[in-house]
Amino acid sequence: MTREEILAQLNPEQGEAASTVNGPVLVLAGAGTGKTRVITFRIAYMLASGIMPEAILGMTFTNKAAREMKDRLGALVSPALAEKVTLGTFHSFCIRLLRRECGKLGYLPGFTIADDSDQQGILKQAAGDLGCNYDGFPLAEVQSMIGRWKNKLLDPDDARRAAGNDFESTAAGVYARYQSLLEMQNSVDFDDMLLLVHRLLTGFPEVLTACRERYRYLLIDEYQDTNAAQFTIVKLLAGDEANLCVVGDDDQSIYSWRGADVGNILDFPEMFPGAKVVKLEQNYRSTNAILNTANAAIGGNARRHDKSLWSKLGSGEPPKTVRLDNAEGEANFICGMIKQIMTEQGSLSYNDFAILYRSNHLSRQLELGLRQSGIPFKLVGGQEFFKRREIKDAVAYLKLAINPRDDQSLLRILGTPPRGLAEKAVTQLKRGRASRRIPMLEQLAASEFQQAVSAKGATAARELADIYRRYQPTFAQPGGLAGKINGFLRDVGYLDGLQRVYKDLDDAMKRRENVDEFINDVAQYESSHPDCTLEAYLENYALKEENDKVDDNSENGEAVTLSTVHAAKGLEFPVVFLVAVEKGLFPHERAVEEGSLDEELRLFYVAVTRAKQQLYLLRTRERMVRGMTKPSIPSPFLALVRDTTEETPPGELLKTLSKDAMRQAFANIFDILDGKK
DNA sequence: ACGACCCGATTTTTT
DNA sequence: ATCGGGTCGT
Repeated sequence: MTREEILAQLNPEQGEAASTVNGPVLVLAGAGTGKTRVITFRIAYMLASGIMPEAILGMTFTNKAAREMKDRLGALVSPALAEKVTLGTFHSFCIRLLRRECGKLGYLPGFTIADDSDQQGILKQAAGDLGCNYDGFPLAEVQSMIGRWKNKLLDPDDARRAAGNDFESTAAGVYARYQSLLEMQNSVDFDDMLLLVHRLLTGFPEVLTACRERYRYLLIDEYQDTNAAQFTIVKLLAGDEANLCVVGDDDQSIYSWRGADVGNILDFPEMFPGAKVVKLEQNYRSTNAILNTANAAIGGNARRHDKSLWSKLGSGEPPKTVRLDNAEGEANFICGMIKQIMTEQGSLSYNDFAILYRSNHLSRQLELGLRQSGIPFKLVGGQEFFKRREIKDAVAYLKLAINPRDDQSLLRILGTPPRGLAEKAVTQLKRGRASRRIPMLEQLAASEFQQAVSAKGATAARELADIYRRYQPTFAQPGGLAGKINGFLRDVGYLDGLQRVYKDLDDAMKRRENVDEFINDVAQYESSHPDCTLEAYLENYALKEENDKVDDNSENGEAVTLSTVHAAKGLEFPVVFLVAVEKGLFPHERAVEEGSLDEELRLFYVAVTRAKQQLYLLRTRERMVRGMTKPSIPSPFLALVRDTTEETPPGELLKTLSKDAMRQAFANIFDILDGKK
């Protein structure tokens, strides 16, 4: 494709964004304005201009986005050419660099990635070591503080200096201890990946130079979600030449609570002087009725790049605001509407509907209703397969095989299944680790440990250590991974142990099936990555986003989507129901307390802009919250969109009572007659 | 080592 | 309401 052919397929603004290859460019891409299209066409344009694919680095936040971009670019140019462009998540880019250069920072090859539960474990110990793990010590809060510090590139000393009160000083102390425990285990957490790459780029000029020479053209997706560390890394990589294109939408910044800084996108023109700013305002997704509502909502925010979405898709139906009696009524209304709309418009399928909510617990009642109505649904980010205990245990076994210093994994597997190694053993291991820094796995066979535990425990510990020793060369070799893992988990007693751990036979069977499923996942990964090592698989595993980890044995047919608003970002549906648009729930009361109302409003904006044709904003008369039924108050957001929406009684929308609604109604009547209500 | 019981928290979660 | 963690008794 020539450059002219590429530009012919874009609107003028998109074309400008795609063809301004040199210098800094900020693309403000409103919801549904063809952001991914611009990025892929821009890369195609660069390639058509003779730029080497190896010189292009594109960074996204999710694997899904990276995959989609690669696929679409592949279709546009050729898969082989697309393959040569570096397209990945921030974290995958960082980890690749770290694998190569970790020695410079004092890490051993084979370092493992500490996940959330590893973090919690280490944190607990860190707090305990400092004697501040008293009852009610807010570990979770410290955990997020450490995350925020790391995202701002502050090391423990910086944090201590920055601490403004006693609690922050204490937390900084815990941070220091946490960090040294983590490093001792040759382990990095998610935030470390960015922090360490930053350290690499600033502390080792040759690394920075090599990166800059290779990646002459940078592209950052979802720029509104970058944090300080990511911004700094981008700035370093961009250098003075700054062939940097960032794409994002400040109105869709909904992750500031995770350290994302909207300021990065708001202040881009100041940070990169001479930046060209391109606004994409033509929306290809929604009707104008929906966009009017979206514009009205987001107009309530002050600090933002001004933009206003419009589309050529006609005026459409105004979004409806509907009040139901309670959560059950809400669910039934939705089910009835889905069936009715599908009957009226034969072209729609279950896939075309989404039910969105602010917080996860609101999905329960909806699931119930959908199940009763026989409507298939998929729950985005629900109970994830890979979060299940038996899977995490299996992974811990494997992590320890790659990184023998991973105490956290060892502690996790030590008593699973029970092998006579419990509290006493743990105390001994911690002592040995603290006093003589001997990795726990190494201690198992040492005489000191052997003498400290029961005879049974001592034998088990020796065997455990022995199996790990035996398997070390096996796992160092690539290939045949699924088989090796199966054999290893068997030899180490994990597979047979499941029956002892999970007493209930059905439960044990289920867990066993899940582990088998996990091994299938390995096999599947292997089929696309021949000769991959355990290390490579585990890395891929750790960097998977939760949505990739969804249990795939759900019906593969069509289904209504149930999702939080956060998880629905980037998706679109002809028909969207947003439930519980009520005070205290949306905006969430906690957000109100914290004064982050503007982010809640952006979240509301994200919800509204998911809809292509029909949008229903639902609320109830009363709702059960934490076991108590309380009258509901409409969300203040509804006032913002009053002029662009229509308040409609449910009976006016739901023409015929569905069979289920009928059954429900009769059941209610009988309940009343029976005196149950 | 394990189960019973109590207490407390309980937004969102791209990696 | 519900889940997870912690404690305590067996």
